[in-house]
Amino acid sequence: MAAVDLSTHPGHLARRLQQAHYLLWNVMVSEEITSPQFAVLNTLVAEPGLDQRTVGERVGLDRSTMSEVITRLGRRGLLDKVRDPQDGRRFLLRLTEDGVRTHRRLTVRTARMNQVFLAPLSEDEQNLFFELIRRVADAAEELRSPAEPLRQASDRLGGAPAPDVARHGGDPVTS
Amino acid sequence: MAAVDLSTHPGHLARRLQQAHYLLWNVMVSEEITSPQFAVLNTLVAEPGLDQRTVGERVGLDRSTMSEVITRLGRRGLLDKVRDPQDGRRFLLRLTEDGVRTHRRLTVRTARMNQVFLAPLSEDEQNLFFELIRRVADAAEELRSPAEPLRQASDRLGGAPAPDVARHGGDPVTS
DNA sequence: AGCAATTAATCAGGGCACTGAGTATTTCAG
DNA sequence: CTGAAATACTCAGTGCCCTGATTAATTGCT
Repeated sequence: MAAVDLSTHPGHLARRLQQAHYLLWNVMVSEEITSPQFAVLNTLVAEPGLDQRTVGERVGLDRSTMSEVITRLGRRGLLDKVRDPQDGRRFLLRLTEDGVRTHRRLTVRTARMNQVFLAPLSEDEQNLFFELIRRVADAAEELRSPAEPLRQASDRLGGAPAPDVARHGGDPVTS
Repeated sequence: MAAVDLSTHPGHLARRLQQAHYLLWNVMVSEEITSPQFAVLNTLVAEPGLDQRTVGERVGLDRSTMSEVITRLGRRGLLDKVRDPQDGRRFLLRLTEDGVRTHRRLTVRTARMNQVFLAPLSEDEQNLFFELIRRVADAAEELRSPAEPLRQASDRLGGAPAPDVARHGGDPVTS
């Protein structure tokens, strides 16, 4: 009893949406290059010579994942990674010829895929779809790295949750 | 040049939305139990004794992931897994006392989290948000497992993509 | 009854995503 | 100028997510 309707849970919907996208991407765009990898290529087409951290910031990939993705793209010969002579901590990234070519080809396919993916929505609904998701994602992002880092996120959100695997014995239900 | 605006790419938005959700979940709901794990608990509260495959179908987890998730939940003592006496291929799943308690506790926290997560949208917008995502996800799901499995997905979608890591030399850009 | 096809679950392998720890380099304070 | 703090990146560990292959059990066909 007391089960919940997951179709009103944004997290569950977000996961399902991403799964659906993943599948369609594999069929219609590429089985080799993933969507996050394409995002990295796309950023470096616009701004060659960025360092890893900045690219990660642009596309929403954390430092660790970024590191892996860069390794994979480098292994495929799609980008070069050279140490910044000005700052030996950074690696500067730049697409190879193949990287640029691959980006161009995938851009076309991605556009086709997006059309199929969004086909169930009218043009107006598509714009609404973008806007609503963007607003929710941006707001949550805000919670994490506030413009004025005065209080911690946990302050605003009511503190970290207590451990939730019930210890046998005590631990009366909270609500 | 020719870089694309990712903020109109549903896949990119879906990924960012899920990341945002992941973060908030960790802060506001649980660091131990993940959102997919909660989905499994929730399904088993409603329908105890289901087998793995069916639960996976209900919550949108494939067989492999399901297997892992069940192992983790079992390790935590939140569910029991017994062979179906009627059909020795199946494992029947059932929450333990702790499993039920944990589900109840997380239900409350999840509701709070969803409120915070969706706070940037008005009530009407929230419903629209659900509906639009659901329609897109359902439609994509349809493409994968059509009601009448007469044609393959690749027929309807224009065929699998050619390999896309450019071989040096040939391979003129498609468009 | 007996064997092929189907089905449930697992395993191997690749990729995304996060945290926390560790290394190298740069910056900054005294 | 020197040592502490900050920064860029990597690594280890956990979990989700998918595909293709494998194993065990059942079903169905002849």
